[in-house]
Amino acid sequence: MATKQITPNVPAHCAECLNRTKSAFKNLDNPDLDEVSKRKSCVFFRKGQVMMQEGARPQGVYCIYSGKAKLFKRGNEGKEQIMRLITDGGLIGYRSILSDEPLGASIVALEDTHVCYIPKTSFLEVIESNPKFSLNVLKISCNELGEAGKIITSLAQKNVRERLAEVLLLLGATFGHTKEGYLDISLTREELANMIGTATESAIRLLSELSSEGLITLKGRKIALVDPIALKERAAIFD
Amino acid sequence: MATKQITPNVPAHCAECLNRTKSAFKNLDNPDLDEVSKRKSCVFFRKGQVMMQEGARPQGVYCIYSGKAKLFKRGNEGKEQIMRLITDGGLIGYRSILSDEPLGASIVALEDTHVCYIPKTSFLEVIESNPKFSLNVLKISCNELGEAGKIITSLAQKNVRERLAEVLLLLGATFGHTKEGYLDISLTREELANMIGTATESAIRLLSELSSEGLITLKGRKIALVDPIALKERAAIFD
DNA sequence: TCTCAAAAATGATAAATGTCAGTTTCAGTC
DNA sequence: GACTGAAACTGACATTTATCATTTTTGAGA
Repeated sequence: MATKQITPNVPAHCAECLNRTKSAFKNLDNPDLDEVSKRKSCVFFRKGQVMMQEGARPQGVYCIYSGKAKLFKRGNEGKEQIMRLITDGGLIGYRSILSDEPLGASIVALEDTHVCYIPKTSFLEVIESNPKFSLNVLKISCNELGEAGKIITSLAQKNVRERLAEVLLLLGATFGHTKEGYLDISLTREELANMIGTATESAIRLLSELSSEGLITLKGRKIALVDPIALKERAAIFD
Repeated sequence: MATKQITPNVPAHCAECLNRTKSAFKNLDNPDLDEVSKRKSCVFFRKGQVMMQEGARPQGVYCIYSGKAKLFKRGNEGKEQIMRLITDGGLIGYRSILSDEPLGASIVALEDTHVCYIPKTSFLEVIESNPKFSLNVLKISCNELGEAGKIITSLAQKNVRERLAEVLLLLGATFGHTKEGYLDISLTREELANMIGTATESAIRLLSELSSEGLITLKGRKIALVDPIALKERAAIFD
């Protein structure tokens, strides 16, 4: 597995977690909160490391304390289809455990990432005994299902250009911007392409276009959204 | 709303429901089962009627007793993207209620359909008080999420031909075949196209191809899968 | 700072799919 | 059975995107 490293930054008890309001555990009270805290361990993944592997059966879930990860399926020819990016507070592996299926996707750290690992048994105990918690997980699942519906419709009906613009805006909204104005997430062009379901070259070409039209600025791998309004039109997003 | 019609075929009490083993209510015991049965009503939708409308906020969920429905989002130009077909035992509207969002998709009856309608309040009461039930709904949600991941990957990475073959096999597996050997569901070519995210003409062309290659047989709107093995290869499905 | 493999970029061409227009067939209603 | 609008089908052509090959640039590690 990953480098197991206790870091003084990740709190031993969930009650002290700064990201708890973003996580499934936000409404978890004692004694369940104590129990989970006692059972959890902290794990550290280096950028690029596999946190969970498609097809495996996880023996627990991860809750991200800090860092970012991509959740992707591999298609027939081995290409990744990135379905989601997960960050602070995100719950990983629960779907597989609850639907009693092998993992439908892999999860790989996009940057150095600290997670809490909750054993399956503990997770299921809380789910089965605490309606508030299971309702929370249900809400998360329903939310993700709604997002998946949007992705499906975009993939089916929007062209690549529209999808790229849409994803750029989503990245801005989800991860925010650095001081210099760039998207606060580092993705290769290949990863961008794997999010919108196109060839890397196509993604690159369209980024160049958006750049020469003045909607974005490119610096190395970095991307700044210069004109989000125009981008939104390009993404064919109508509120 | 729909034509409200009491039919002697739909049991008044969930305990008598023939499809209960396929539904979220399969493990529901008394007194909750009694409570839900008391509160539910039976509704009848004619083929083509809207059961729920994208964007609306449902005041209850439907559980399908008999019939079939399509769940679809409309893209920007009004075209349907069919994401799922729902049949006996299927639960409709729960995602919207639980994630507290307007409906992300419309649900339209593909044929005459009988449903039980459970008011939101009753549904939420059982969810919040009965861990077994909420776990069941969670499983359903997780299962659907896994299916959505597969659809996303297919849309992104398979060509239209592969996707069509895949969907034909799925229809056979889900709905079975009539005595004459045709798929036991009636879909227009447009609906098939809207499932695989392509233009109607493209779907038609590829159906013709598969037919002239002997993999399927077409009779009017009806489709028989003649050579499922070859179809599976065409669908690029590898177990 | 240097090195180098990986990533980004670009151009040319091929392949897949969409759009448009017109004809034929079919399902549903009376 | 007759009628009719919708659906299915087909052909021609346009557009979008993928693939392949090559060059340039960059990020990361030493």
